[in-house]
Amino acid sequence: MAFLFVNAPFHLRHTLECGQFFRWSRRNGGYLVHSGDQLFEIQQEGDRLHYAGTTQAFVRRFFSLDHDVEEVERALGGDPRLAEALERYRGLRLLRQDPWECTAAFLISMVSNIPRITRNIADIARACGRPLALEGFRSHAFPRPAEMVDEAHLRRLGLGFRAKYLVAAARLAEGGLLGKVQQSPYMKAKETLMTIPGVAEKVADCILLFAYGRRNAFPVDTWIRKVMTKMFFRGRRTPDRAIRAFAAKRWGDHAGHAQQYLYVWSREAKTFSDRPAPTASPA
DNA sequence: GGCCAGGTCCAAT
DNA sequence: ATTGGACATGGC
Repeated sequence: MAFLFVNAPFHLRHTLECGQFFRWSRRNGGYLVHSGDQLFEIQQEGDRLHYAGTTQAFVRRFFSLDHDVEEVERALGGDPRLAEALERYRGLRLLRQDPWECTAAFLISMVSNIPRITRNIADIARACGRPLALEGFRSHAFPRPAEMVDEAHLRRLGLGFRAKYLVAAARLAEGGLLGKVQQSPYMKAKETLMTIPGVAEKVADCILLFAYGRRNAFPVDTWIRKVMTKMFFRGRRTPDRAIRAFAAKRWGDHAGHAQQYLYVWSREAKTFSDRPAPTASPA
């Protein structure tokens, strides 16, 4: 196994498990990670990152290891409303995922839940993706757009109404739409993504944040809506547009990072409060 | 067994 | 400009 040093706060578990990415599994105290056509193992020991199956360049880029998180912490650290989340999830990085896979993943995510999203993505890879192997472990790449154009097949895999969106997105990706996104400034990039059927504000912001490193993107989903209205709008129903505007004003270019801290933090709180420890069932 | 889910689209105010 | 229902399937 090769390794590299990380010289700023980095926390592999928080980064992989915070909900921005779906193709990971725990393995031998580390992780098995799929991204696009990459399949690799990775493990953190303090400031050392051990990895096998990919290159150092890929690891650095995928995990945003060269991103200046000190600046993020300076920018967000002064906000008392974020203090608890920042402390608990210190080292959480925003990934640079494969744009097509990320687009598909967040189309799949709509009105779903993480276990199902994870399963849907794995099923699509198994059914449509090119075979991969790592140290004898056999698996599949996430299919390229051209390999994902059979709507009926996707429906049989349990994608439901999302199947038609995936196929439409695949065709547009084939036409080079995602490359155009890369070149455009935030507003234009978002507009371009939103020409994909099934991609509106929320999914577009997820793609920009988790694949393109646009850290000002602020996806407003049901969790963020809940935590934001509670924190900043006295619990009053507030249009998503107003929530985004508020986040942009308060956190500027780092709003997306704030979003991910709040997302994982609010879900953890909910998980604990909603699920009392199992009690012994009556005999 | 229902209720509801990392939303989006469309139609009806 | 805002609001409500449909959309497919499955997690809990």
